[in-house]
Amino acid sequence: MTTIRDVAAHANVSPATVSRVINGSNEVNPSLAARVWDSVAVLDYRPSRLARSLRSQRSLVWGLIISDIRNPFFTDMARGVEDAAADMGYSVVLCNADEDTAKEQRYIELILDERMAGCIITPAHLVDSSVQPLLDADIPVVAVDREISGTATDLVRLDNREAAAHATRHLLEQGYVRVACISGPKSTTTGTDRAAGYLEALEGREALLQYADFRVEGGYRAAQSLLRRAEPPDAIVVGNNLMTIGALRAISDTGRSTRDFGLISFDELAWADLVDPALSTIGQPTYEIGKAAAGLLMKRIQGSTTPPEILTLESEMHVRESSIRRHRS
Amino acid sequence: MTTIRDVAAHANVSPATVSRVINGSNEVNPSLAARVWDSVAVLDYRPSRLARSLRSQRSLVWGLIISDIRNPFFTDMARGVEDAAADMGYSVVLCNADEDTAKEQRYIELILDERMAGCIITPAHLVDSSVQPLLDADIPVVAVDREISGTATDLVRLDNREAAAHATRHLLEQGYVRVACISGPKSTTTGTDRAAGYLEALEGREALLQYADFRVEGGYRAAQSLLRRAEPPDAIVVGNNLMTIGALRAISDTGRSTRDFGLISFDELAWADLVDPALSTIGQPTYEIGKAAAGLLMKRIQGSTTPPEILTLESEMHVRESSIRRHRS
DNA sequence: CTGTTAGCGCATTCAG
DNA sequence: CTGAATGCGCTAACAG
Repeated sequence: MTTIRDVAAHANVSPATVSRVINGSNEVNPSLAARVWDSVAVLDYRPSRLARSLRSQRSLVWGLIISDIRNPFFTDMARGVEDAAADMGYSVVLCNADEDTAKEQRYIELILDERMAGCIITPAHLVDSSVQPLLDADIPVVAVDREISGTATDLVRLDNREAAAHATRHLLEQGYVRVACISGPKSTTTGTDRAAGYLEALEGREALLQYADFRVEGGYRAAQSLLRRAEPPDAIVVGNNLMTIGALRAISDTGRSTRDFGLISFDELAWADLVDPALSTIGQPTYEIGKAAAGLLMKRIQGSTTPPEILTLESEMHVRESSIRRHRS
Repeated sequence: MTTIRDVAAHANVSPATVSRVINGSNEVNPSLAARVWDSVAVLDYRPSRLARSLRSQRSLVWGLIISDIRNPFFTDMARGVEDAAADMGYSVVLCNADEDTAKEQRYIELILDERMAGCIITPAHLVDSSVQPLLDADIPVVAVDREISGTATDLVRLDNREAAAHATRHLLEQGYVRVACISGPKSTTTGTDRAAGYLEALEGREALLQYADFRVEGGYRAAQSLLRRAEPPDAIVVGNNLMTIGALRAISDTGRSTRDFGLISFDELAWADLVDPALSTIGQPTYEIGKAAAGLLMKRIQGSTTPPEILTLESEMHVRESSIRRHRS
């Protein structure tokens, strides 16, 4: 690999001048600059970001820790983050925690050890997610989707309670009488907020609430346990896309059909309109969430010390067929 | 941030000794070592991977460039790569090229500039994917899923031709007479290989072949154009998961149903059994592909100079309902 | 405006 | 076995 000294020698200037030309950090005689650029091209010189970061004590990389790479919600969000980061000259290291606190911790250490510029994270769990080491090292953190207890970081979130309440009310208005809810883990704010919205909308009706794990398998088990009750529900609000797959499978396995069963799911599903009846969903502005998080992070990197900011974005209910009551006598 | 010198001062040894203790690179007096570890703990010291990489001229990071982060095939593969990398002490930077050669190129430069240890890539296009700069810089490259023309790198691939032929034959055996195929771009080997397998299995029958872009929209357009023909097909082999979504939508939009239309899709689909009829698929060992790629890369990093290796993994056909001919008179 | 000097944090000589 | 010295590639401070 050619180094800055090679370029300097080739252009007959000092390494410092090469550095100045490349970074535009200082006025340089145009003829010298031209010579430098020429040498850069001839030698195909690419500055080592390693050395640059070490010397300048500032990295151009962000860490983005997502809970589950198999969940489109997170990958779409990641695209929003990446695009925004690229616009500002940063690169993003995408880290998949797989809903596993230990993995998450390892990635936090990586971000620390690589002295990255900042971190955006969808915390696996409310309490265990210890981003404190990052904050201690002055690495700004933005939480997305789920809050972190105890640490005051910027946050981009959804109107989870309202959305869940809205969906529940919608089902009740449709005439479903026993509306159940499969929410996410109690250890996540998305889990508790969505459950709270559901309970609120019930207005005293009997609650059929299950906390599951945001994954296919958990959705299956939760739905199964609901459907096996003596008095099963006739509709469900499902707390995310993956659990909906599990719930649908359980519905089918217990000999039911969503034709005579109400269902509405959090998160948009690419195949929502391909099943019959088409699934009603609560769509989230995933890409925008990512963009917003990137914006907040950037402000912190630039030194902002204002109090933690909370951005709440709005979801949008897409009523298709699965939440419309029709085939009943 | 505490540095190695802080630790050295605290433990009353030289920085060199601290380094030796931490890296286990040399025998060190146990009592000294204990003191060092103690100081490391007390000061919460974490070595800078930046400085370490710069000094030792070897990084512990791989770049993984995938074509489309919204495609489960790639994210599942990424998990395989990550798990394998973690086992060997490496971290993975996941880069989403979005099927865009320019983005891909930017990531290749990032890998170069960060002097990463290696690169695993699913090339966006056969020709444009220029990984040559990486090879020139002695950064080993492993291609996955799609080959790169002109450059001799290790490769992990699927038996695409056989799989497509197998699926096509299956539909023909079921009694479908006009079997079509929507394959990927001509500029990818997966695209051409799958098309070739399809054509081979036709054994001279009329070919109804469309090359699309591996994305939902492309699948929709391709299917629509097939279905609008004077003599439309009665079955389709679809070249990947995303295009299948588009194809199903087109089938539905043209007033057809997969009930009387054969369909089999490449890639496993989480919701394959949730639609009616359940979709037949050609499952790929995605996770294993990632693991295998990681293994090949590791060998190169360790200095292997054997000729490029090509690993071909086998797919598995999952016959469900959509490829079974039944509802016909 | 430019070159020289110094040092980011660490690993690796080389002496002892 | 350990410490002192050196330098990875680069940028920032200081002279000139």
